[in-house]
Amino acid sequence: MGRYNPKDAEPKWQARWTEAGAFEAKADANKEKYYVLEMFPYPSGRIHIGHVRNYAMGDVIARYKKACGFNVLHPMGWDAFGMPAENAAMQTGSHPATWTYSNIDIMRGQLKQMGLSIDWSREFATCDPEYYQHQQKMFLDFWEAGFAYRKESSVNWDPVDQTVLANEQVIDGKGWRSGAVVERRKLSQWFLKITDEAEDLLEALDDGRLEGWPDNVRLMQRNWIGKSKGLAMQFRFADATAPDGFEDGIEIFTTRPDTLYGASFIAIAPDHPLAAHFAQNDPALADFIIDCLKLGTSEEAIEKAEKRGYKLPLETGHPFDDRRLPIYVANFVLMQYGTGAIFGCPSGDQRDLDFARKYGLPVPPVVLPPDADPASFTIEDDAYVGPGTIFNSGFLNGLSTDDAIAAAIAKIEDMGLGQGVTQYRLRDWGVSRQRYWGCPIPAIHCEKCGIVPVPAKDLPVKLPEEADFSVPGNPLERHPTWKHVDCPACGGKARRETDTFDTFVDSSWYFARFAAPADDKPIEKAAADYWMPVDQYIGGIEHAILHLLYARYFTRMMKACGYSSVDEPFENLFTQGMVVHAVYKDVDGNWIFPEDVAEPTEEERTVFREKFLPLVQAEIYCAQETNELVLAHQIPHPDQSVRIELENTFGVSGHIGRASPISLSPESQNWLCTSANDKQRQMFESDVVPVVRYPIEKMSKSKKNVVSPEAIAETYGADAARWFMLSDSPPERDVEWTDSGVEGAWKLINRIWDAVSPAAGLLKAVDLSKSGGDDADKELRQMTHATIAGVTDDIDNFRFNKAIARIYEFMNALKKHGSAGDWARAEALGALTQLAAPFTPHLAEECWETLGGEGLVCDAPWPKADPALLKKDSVVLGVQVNGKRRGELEVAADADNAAVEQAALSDEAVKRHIDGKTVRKVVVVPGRIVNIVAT
RNA sequence: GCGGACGUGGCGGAACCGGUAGACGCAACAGACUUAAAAUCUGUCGGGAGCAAUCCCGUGGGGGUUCGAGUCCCCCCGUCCGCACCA
Repeated sequence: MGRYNPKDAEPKWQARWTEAGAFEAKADANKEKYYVLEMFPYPSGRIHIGHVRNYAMGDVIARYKKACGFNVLHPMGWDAFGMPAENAAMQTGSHPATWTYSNIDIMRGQLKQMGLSIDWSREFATCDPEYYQHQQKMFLDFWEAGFAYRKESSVNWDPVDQTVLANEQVIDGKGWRSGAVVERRKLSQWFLKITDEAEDLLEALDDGRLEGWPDNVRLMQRNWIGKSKGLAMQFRFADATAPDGFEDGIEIFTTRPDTLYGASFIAIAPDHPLAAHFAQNDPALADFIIDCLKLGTSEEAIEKAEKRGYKLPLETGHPFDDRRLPIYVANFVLMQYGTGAIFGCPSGDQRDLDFARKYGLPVPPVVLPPDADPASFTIEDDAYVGPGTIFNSGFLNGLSTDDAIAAAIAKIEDMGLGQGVTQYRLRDWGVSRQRYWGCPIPAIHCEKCGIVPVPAKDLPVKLPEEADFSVPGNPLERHPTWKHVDCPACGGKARRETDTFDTFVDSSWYFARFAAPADDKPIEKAAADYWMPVDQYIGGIEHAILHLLYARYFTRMMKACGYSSVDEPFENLFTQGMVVHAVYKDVDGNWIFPEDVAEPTEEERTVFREKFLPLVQAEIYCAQETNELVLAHQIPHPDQSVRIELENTFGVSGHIGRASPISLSPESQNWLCTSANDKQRQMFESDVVPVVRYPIEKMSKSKKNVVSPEAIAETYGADAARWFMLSDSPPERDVEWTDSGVEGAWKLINRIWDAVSPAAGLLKAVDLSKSGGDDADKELRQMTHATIAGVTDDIDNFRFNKAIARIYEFMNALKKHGSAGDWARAEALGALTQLAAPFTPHLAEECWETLGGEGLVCDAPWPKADPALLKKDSVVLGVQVNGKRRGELEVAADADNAAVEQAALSDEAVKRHIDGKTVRKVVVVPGRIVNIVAT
């Protein structure tokens, strides 16, 4: 018997599958379909081990469902627009398209090597004009249907690079490249009206349409949509001092009108019109506002910032009494939520409390917690946000918080100061991006006609091939010719929209395009009606909100415009964990592939210290204004943790970047990269350059979990890589790669082969369709059928790690029953091969062929467990005395409770423990446990 | 800061609806085979006490509910994901 050789077997079976067209999907109304889709990858360069895990999971499902008789669609494509290609263009001068398509070629090859059951004939990339032209067509329809509009919104503006920055490009409020302090700037941009669907998007989370989704994702979406009922009301200015245009006072929104008596100030957003009004004549306020806007646009940065305010020279009255409330411009109030103004109730909101303490404002308590004493209850450091009884609140006194909300709204409505409203946290979807590498938005700006759509006959609006990426900013905007176009309405001179779509638009409908990827309409309705919705969607939890919500919204727009018939795109959702391992960046802050990084030898370390270190230190100088040490080509480095590691690695003392105390980590090591670029080669006079390693998880520091799926596949085969990725960790949890684990997978592959290969032809030699098998082999047969039932159940529930553990147990049982008869062994080995097939498909084909199975194992029907063989005759129960396990009891599976109780009480160990005590109670849980309570 | 998750041996993890904690794998150790190594096979493997039978402790920490808690509740600590222009 020969050793299993994946290097021969894997390409061989991949070729057979292709020849047989085994995974090419054809719509067939007579067959029940099953659409398996993993979130498509961004072509970053190479397949990451995390991709392998993701696609291996989908592949298990796809192969399993095919074996179960479904007509399976399992396609693959590329989420190919995005910033990395443009950044690469800026760095290396290669065109984004060249970079992207060459990455796709590499990654396609790597994925094919993994033996995935993908219908490659449906492949496309979102940057193909053949794809994005349809996106443009749909957008025209959405626009016509009133789903798209333009409005002003804020962007991060880098004043030095003269460009819009993504949130991730803003580090500590500064531009990643220029280091300049970022400003918030308004631009007129395209939006899609996702808020129109807020209610339906929310309802579907609970009405059964998304039953196949995990609860936590539904909860996250519910919170994100953030429906709240509240009160929008006017606070009138005291003393009739209303500035021009603000005669009605300030409109605020609150979800807690029950706490109106607890109000001690009004706060408005820095970009609120009233703030702008006062800033005109108050330079200090203007400075304060500019300062607030320097936080950038990310909600996270705004919320984390220290709460600050600037008092305006006017006050409001209070609707219910004669109090006067100061008005502040406050950095934590968001203009885009509610009305951009709030009333502060410090006793009931931690933010408001912090603010009130800082500015010495009163803190009247108005909600009395259930067991508190109204005479002595005060707020100290913590606001009380829970339910309770209203007090110190005039006509609301004695009401519960809920009743008081209703009463306060009714009163304000009576007074004509406002009304109860439903509010959503969800904002409309801004789809404009000021970048080159995206789908052009098909609009034309004409001075006479305004903004007009590009006529459908003129689609696609293709990106210009030539573009200048040498400087930051939007290459479309400064392209010499591309944007100049005649107005389709009046024929006069006009200019193209130079914004491109957010890449979330590309990924919001690709799943529908897969139904008929070559069709000349965006979506071929018959095909889409057959294949949609996706039966099983698989992707990372990091997409729980944005991508999944946008795709759900897009599906609604597509239905409204007649493109498809489904309500929801994804019937079942599974969110897998990530594969974590250390990340590397070179001294310029560029990502380095783990496989290009090696731990240096002692000699290399010496060279590093003596040769590289002085070079790097020469690049360090003292930043003048802050007196901090900064790496010259690193000001500021985009990532604080890298800055810290740089310091540790290169031995710089003091602070790097913005002042924050650095904790030196003694484990810090110097890592070397073997793929230096020209600039680095020159700088270091070496092909080997230092890189900075920082672990995603602290625990992984000691582990050299640097890994390339390709290398694994070369050494052990794709099956071993797939098997290991699914074996140890539960799929929804993060996993860390270890080298030793894959060797275990490789061992198992050989064990399966060693079990099967001596039994060559066994499936031909016995007839499994007729009953057979000796009574002596019952134990093996029970194990075979228990394994079939268990693995099936585990796959159905995405418990791949458990399915794999069962296969290991089955292997152990097979060894124990090595002398069983041919019939039972044929049954066992056949089942083993089929159960392993979704995980290790190449090995399974090889085994199937050896055993003499009919056709390809990927076409063979899934084995069925015989219920008669799943029943156990006897069970072993644990026996507890006062909750502590004291013994074990084997009883017939159908023994009655009284008999079990008697047996338990007569157990020697039990007798010892109840000796001298009185038995008070005996709890018998059939099939599980006996607990004797004795005192 | 807000929202969501997670935390179990040396390691990855298992434990169904609250019912024998540690399945299965990795690593380690001991033995067999071998001139030797690798591979393979057999066995041991949470901590402590004991010759042993056996007993005590143990699921991030602290409380609680229960005949019984890794699992449920409250508080705390730590890690990860998302926060609308990363994809």
